[in-house]
Amino acid sequence: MKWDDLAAQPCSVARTAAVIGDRWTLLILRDCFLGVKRFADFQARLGIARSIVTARLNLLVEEGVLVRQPYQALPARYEYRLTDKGMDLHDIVLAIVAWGDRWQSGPEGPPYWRRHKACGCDFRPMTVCSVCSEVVTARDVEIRENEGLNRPG
Amino acid sequence: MKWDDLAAQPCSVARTAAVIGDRWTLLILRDCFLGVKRFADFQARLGIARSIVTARLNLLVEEGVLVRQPYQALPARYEYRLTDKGMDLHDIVLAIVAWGDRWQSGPEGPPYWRRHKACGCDFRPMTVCSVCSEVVTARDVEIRENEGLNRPG
DNA sequence: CCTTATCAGTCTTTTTTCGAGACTAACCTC
DNA sequence: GAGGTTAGTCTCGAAAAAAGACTGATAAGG
Repeated sequence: MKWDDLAAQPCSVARTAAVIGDRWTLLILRDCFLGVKRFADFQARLGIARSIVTARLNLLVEEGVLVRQPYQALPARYEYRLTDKGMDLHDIVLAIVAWGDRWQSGPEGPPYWRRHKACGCDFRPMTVCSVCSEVVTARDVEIRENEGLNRPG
Repeated sequence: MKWDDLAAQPCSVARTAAVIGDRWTLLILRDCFLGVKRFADFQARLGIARSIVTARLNLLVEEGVLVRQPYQALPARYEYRLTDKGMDLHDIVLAIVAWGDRWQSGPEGPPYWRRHKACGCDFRPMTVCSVCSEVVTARDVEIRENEGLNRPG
């Protein structure tokens, strides 16, 4: 299977992986949520080749996660902003951060604290059911195929 | 920057990306949560070279996300099971699925339905604040550095 | 027995993609 | 017009992926 086939799979994980399933893309998104918008800033923060930054930003723009907007006309300069589709990736990034904080951070604690503006407290993100608002874990979920789809295998 | 440097960064996203920031790894995890445990099943479902499956499973075992357990002695056969650390990745997978369902699925709807056993309803996962239980979006979060860490840049 | 199948891999070879560093180009400041 | 800023592209060697043959232990079928 190739990259491009991934997006065609009838699987939301595969389709999402086709967009963000890449080390650098994930870190670019992290930086987007930290407020980074300009090419040079992404490149400097990641410390990777410009060509990679270009490729990843272009992919994210193609996928509608970022928009490339001019912020000055002469010389033409662009910045990359999250679209609504991109903003919606926040849950994924937050879940990744939470797992990393819990399992991958050393004795010095997590590298960032996150405060919920509404209640003013430092918080951990929790995943709950949209119907009953109870916390959901792997064991609480029953998965059923959507019969309308013809699935390979 | 290289793969190995990622894990050393004082950033939970980078550290998590070092574990799951890979197309195949993400799909392997999806299958784990669908109950897949054996090498041959992973390989068949993904349709990728065995050597890649081997490499990814080994990485996940090294990272403590999966354990390799014998399920029969003769001939020696092993299965891969999620550890607690692995089970905790469920929030990430669920967030990825939710985003894919919302933004990347066609008119035929999402490929799987998920039912919350406790309340018996099909649900969407929502991310809420652990303190006040309100829904958290990107705009609701204020990020602060952990001063105790000496950060590059 | 001899063949075929299962299961969990390893090894080899070819193809593709990555990624670092140099280079381009437009404009601005001094 | 020297030097800086910003946003890239180009080239090429290194790394990784894909395909598929091969291993090795065992069990099942005829």
